[in-house]
Amino acid sequence: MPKQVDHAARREEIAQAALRLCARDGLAGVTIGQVAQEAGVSKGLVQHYFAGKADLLRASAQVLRGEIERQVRDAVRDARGPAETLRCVLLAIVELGATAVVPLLAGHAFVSMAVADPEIRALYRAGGDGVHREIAALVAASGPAGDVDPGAEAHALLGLARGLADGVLLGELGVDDATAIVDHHLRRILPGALTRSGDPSPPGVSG
Amino acid sequence: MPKQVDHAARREEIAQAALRLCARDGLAGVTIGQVAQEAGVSKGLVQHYFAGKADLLRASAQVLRGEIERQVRDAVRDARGPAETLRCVLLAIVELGATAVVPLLAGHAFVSMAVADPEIRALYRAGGDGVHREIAALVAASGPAGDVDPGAEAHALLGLARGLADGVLLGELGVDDATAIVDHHLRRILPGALTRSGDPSPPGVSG
DNA sequence: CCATTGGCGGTACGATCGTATTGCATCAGT
DNA sequence: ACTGATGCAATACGATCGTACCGCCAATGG
Repeated sequence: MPKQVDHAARREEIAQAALRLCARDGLAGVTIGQVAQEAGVSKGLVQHYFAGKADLLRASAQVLRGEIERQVRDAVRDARGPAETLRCVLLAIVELGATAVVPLLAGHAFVSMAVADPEIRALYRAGGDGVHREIAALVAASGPAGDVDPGAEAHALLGLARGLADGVLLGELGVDDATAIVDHHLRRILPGALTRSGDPSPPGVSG
Repeated sequence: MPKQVDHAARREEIAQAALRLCARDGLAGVTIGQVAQEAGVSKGLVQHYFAGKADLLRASAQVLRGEIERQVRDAVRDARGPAETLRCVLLAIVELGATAVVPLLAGHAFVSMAVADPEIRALYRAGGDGVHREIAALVAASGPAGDVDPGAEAHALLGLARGLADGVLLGELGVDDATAIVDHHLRRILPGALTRSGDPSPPGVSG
């Protein structure tokens, strides 16, 4: 057997280069050649690891999803209790607009790609549904107010977080503004929890 | 002088073809040739009306903005009072996810284009700021609750509407779910207004 | 020591894109 | 009726893209 390399790692490495390119130049700027250059490899190597451009884009979408999930899981690592976890998840999504512009921007580009590619569309749907379920569970476990339906509230919170992330991305408001909005909303739907101005050190808010 | 045609109308016609293409096949599927075919004209004519592809895309972005504005203004036409107007505006944005998939999808594609093109980015910023100001004014005029800051609440509402529109677009929830969420939120921040289940005939909700 | 197998770079080619250029029909003004 | 500007179509061309293909290098097993 010849040299052994981590196939999956190489794929992810190249896919992340594609994501970077996608965020910098838009989806139109993502070409095999550019991806190869961005990744510091040859054009032939990209072919070696991906069956074609569609394969590369699909893999990039999956890496993107993983990247966002990682970001969120990092944020909730030191959260205690469902209410605090919920807050961290939402803030992590919002902060994508400031700290993780690449995944968010690439995500926008992939939305338009999901139109043409059913496979990517399915990935979006699956991811969105999963997040919705998790958030709904967190809402239900956080002792919501009487008039709060966890499922509907999860949609509201997820929508709010997504929309705020876009607002932050486009520079319409700052992360601290968005944080205040999320906290304000959470205080309204979760009486008793999060009555203080937030946990001691919200990760990354100051940046 | 030779034959007189409405220059602006022709441009908008072609730009809308580009928008349709953008929504159907994504930004990558928008080529001069495809746009010409979609618009039912020759490739040369597209060149005749646009200095280049960038010009076409920019014009499409402006047409897109106008299209959404028209949609919203149609929705608030028969609204009486600031609270009802506010509700109609938000619902119009949400319903973009169902009834006006083309502008919404194209909008997503253009977000990624705004990265590379400062002019389109400026267009986004200007549009977003304007909407924010209008919504903030509506909130302030609707008799909000004591703990509601119009500016922050406008960001929240706009973010919520945008996020919900995306959710509707991706099929995560229905328009009626989103409508209920918006109404629920409005009832919370606007005590006294909109205490009923909504105005008599919400335009387009049943579709 | 050598054959084999996979990692990897480089080149070639067909297709397609954006743009420049050319040609023709049409209508206003003299 | 002649002229010239304009609407519009068609063609031509250079650049670039995605992909196929070929060749080299390194490392492993016999």
